[in-house]
Amino acid sequence: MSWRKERRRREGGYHHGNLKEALVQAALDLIAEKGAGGFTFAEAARSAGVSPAAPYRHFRDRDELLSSVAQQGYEQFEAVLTTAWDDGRPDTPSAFQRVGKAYLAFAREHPAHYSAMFESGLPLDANPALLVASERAFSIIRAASERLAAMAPPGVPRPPALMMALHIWSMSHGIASLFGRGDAAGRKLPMSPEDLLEAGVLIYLKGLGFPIDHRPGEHVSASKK
Amino acid sequence: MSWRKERRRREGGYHHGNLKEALVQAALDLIAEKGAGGFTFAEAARSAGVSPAAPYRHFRDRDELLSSVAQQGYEQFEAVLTTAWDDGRPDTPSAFQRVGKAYLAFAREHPAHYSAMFESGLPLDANPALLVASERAFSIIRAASERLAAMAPPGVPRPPALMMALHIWSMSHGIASLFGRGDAAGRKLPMSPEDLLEAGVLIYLKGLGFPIDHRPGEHVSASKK
DNA sequence: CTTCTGATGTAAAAGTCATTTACATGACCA
DNA sequence: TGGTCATGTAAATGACTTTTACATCAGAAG
Repeated sequence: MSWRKERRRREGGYHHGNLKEALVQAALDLIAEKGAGGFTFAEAARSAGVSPAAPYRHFRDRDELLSSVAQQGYEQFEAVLTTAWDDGRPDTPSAFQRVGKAYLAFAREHPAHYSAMFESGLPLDANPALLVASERAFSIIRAASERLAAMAPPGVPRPPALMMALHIWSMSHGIASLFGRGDAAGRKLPMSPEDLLEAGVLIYLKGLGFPIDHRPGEHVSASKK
Repeated sequence: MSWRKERRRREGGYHHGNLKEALVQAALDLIAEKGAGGFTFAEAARSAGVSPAAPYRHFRDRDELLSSVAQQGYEQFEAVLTTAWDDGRPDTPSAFQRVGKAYLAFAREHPAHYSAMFESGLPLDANPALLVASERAFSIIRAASERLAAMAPPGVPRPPALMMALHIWSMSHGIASLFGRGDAAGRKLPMSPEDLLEAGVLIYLKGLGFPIDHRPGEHVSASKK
C-alpha cells in the first residue's frame, strides 16, 4: 500500500505521492526562514523535488498555499488553546492565564504558522474554511472570557464578555506581534513577553474587580482569596 | 529656480527633478492599494514616469524604499502622538486616552504608513534612522505612561512605567492590527476599535487603582470622584 | 492481464520583477 | 565654454508566476 509509494518517492518516481503535504511543509520551512513575504511557490516546489508547475495541481496559486498554511495554523492554534484552557480547570483564573501563555508560546514555537495567520496580509475571507478555522480558535478565548465574566464580582460595572475576550486577544496579539519572536522584528524588551502579558492580564482583571494580590518576587499575581 | 524644473517635468524632461519624493509617494499609494507585500519597485517607477532602473539612483533596493516609507511613518506618528498628548493637558488621564485614540486614528488614516511600519516584515535595524524614529515615537507613549504612573494612587502595587507603556502600546497595536482598518483583514467587530480601546484602557487603569466611574450611555469612562 | 482514464507531473513559453552595467543627458560650477 | 557629477535610460540576466500542451502512472473496468 504505502511502502511502494515510499520507495518510488526515494527513487525519484514520476509521481511524488504526497506532494500537497510536502508543499505545505516546505512552505512552513521557507516562511520560518525568510518570512511570509519571502516565501516563493517555486522554491517550495524545488524543496519538494518537483517542477515549478507541479504545485498548481494542488493549489490554485501561491496565495492558496499560504491560505492552507494559515488554516492549518488556526487549527493547531485552536487545539493548543483548548488544551491550555482545559475547560477552566483547576480554576477559571489560572486556566485563563494559561491560555495567555499558550498564545505567546504558539507565536514563538510556530512562527511560520503565526506569520501566515496574522502577518501575511491575506484576506480572511479568501477561503471560507480559513474564516471558520480562525473563528473556532477565537471562540476558545471567547468561551474562557464568558466563564470568567460569569464569576466577576457583582456590583462592578463590566463590559460584555465578548469585549473582554477582544481585549485579551488584542493584548496577546499585540505583545506577540511586537515582541513575541526572538528578535526577528528587532524590538528588544527588558522582560519576557510572557511576564509582560501575565502582568497586563492581571492588572486588567483587577480592573474588573477580581481579587488579586501579590507574592514576593513578582509584580502581581493571582490567587484565590 | 523651480518653475523651470516644474515645466520640464510636465514636458517629460530627462530629469525628473523630484524623483525621491515621488517614489515615496508612489510607494504609499501602491501599499495602500495592494498591501506592503504587493508593492513593487518597478510599478513605483512607472507611477513616477521613469525607467525601472531610475529608483536605484535614490534607494539601494526595494527594501530601502520601504524603509524610507516606514521611517517617514514613524516620524509622522510621533508628531501625531505628540499633538494628542499635548504634554498632558488638560489632565493626564484624558490626554492619555487621547493618545490611544490618536494611535488608532493613525492606523486608520495612514494605512500604508502603518503597514510599512508594522506589517512589512522589515527588520528595524535595517536602517539606524528607522530605529531612532520608531524609538522616538514610542517615547511619547512612554512619557505619557511615566506621567500617569507618577499620579497613581499610593499603596496599590503597580508595574514600572515602562511596563505600563508596553501594555498600552500592545493593546493599541493589537486592536489596530486585528480590527483597525476598515475591512482589509476581514475581521468584523460589533463595536468601533476606538470604543474597544477606550474601554480596555479604562479597565486597565482601574486595575492600577485609578478612580474610574461610569456615566450613562457608555460602558465606562473616567472622571474625578 | 490488458485497456482506459483521471490524477499528477513535466517542459516550454510569456510576462513581470529586481538588479546590474554601460551609456546618455543636463545642471551647475569654474 | 567646458568639465563633471548627479540623475536617467537601455539592455541584459536570472528568478518567479502562471498557463498550455504533453507525459506518466495508479487503479478501475472488462
